[in-house]
Amino acid sequence: MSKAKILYVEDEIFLAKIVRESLESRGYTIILETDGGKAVEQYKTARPDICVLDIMLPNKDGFSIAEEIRNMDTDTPIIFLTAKIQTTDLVKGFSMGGNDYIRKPFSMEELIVRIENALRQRNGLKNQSDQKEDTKIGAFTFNPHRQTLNSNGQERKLSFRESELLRLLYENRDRVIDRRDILNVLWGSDSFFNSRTLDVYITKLRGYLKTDPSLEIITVKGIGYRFVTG
Amino acid sequence: MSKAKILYVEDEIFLAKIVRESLESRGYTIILETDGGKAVEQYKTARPDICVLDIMLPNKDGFSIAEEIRNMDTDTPIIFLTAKIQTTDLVKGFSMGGNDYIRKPFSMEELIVRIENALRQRNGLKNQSDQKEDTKIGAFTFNPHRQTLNSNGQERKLSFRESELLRLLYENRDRVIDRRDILNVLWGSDSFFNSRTLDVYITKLRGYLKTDPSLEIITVKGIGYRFVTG
DNA sequence: TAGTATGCAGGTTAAATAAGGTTAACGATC
DNA sequence: GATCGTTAACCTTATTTAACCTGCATACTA
Repeated sequence: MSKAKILYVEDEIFLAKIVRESLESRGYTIILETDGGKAVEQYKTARPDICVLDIMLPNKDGFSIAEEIRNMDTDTPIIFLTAKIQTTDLVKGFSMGGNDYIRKPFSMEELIVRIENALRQRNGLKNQSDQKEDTKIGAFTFNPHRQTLNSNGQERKLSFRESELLRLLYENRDRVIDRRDILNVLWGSDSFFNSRTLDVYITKLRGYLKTDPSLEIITVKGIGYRFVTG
Repeated sequence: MSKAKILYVEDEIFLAKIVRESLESRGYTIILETDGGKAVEQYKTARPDICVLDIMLPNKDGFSIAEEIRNMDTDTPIIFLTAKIQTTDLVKGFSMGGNDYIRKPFSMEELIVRIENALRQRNGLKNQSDQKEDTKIGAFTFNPHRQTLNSNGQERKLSFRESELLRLLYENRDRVIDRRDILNVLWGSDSFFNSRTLDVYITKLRGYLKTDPSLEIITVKGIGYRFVTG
């Protein structure tokens, strides 16, 4: 997938600049807008592939912007940035319908993972034959949907966590993924409690993958991991 | 079924906006009203297909609104949103005759399932004969209305719970459904009592479906299930 | 400056716990 | 007296926690 154009509406200028630079360094094109009132106009002229909207904005809040965008276009994904209000149980069901929510504060990797997810989903909708397809990883065939890992006839059932971790590593292969981002995405927080748990799962995956020496989960000490494939 | 028009009466603005946005992103049309006193008027002009009423509202509570709506129209479904504390007896009294209720905090998934259920029931009343359609699930033909599951000539009668669970799984296939949502929708609460009961039904369905290996009810531990179809 | 301590980050393994699966038995209901 | 739904007892497995180990980086010391 070629890198996407993102409309990013955010009024905290300092944060906005960091996020923008970080996204740009990864090849995305960013249209940054700080004024909620001008966001829709920006949308019309720029026609982005995806929108990232802060909810609390001057002049017009993120929801209202989303509404107007939805009137023009029903399937551009929208990611909302919310302050850590008591969204409690609600948030769970949200990542459907082209929309997603991220709670502030968030990490860049987390945002990027969500963006990639949203784009993949939308593209999946476009050509029906999506998601369910097998992914070749070295000598293995990985089906994240069925949570299976095949290698010359042998099928191994993966647990949910194993499968999600492998998927995350694979989707960000050949690039360093921050430990904290993995923890945030898979476990919802990065306290050092579950930090040990992640190590355990890395060990498990290494065990599963070791029959193909071209695959390696490399430790980047103090930062995270890099999944090297072939 | 084409997507429905929903009257949603809720005074917590932040919650209201999230719910509204999320429902809209799924294709429903939402009329949002924050003032209980104006809800009935909104009902008259908008003629929604279904109403979702918070019970605690300024100026006029949800029950009173429901009563007035019932005087005009006996079969528009009404879903009440209640705080956990509010006596269930009172709520239960109202939950007959096309009404339903959800305890706050709820998840979007649960709300959506309830809405779909309510609409389906009402449509079932309108023309008895529609529902009859069979659903193809892998090698099986499932008729949720007659509660039957056919596979090459063999017919198996399903019990009510079996049938409803299979329907719920199927309608949310290829997506993780939260255990609690299933329990709330099928059993009305998610205390760990009936939690075991759900397991039993999952086992039963797995047994019925196992002749087609392309069908699988995958456990997502700590969260719920995903029904994978071919 | 070589050699040595110290401390952190992570790896590994095993044990503990929690979640769910299975089966059978019990009542209720029709 | 079947059928259905629930409960209970017992089993299995995923996930977390804990204990202990390794290796590297930094700092310290002779």
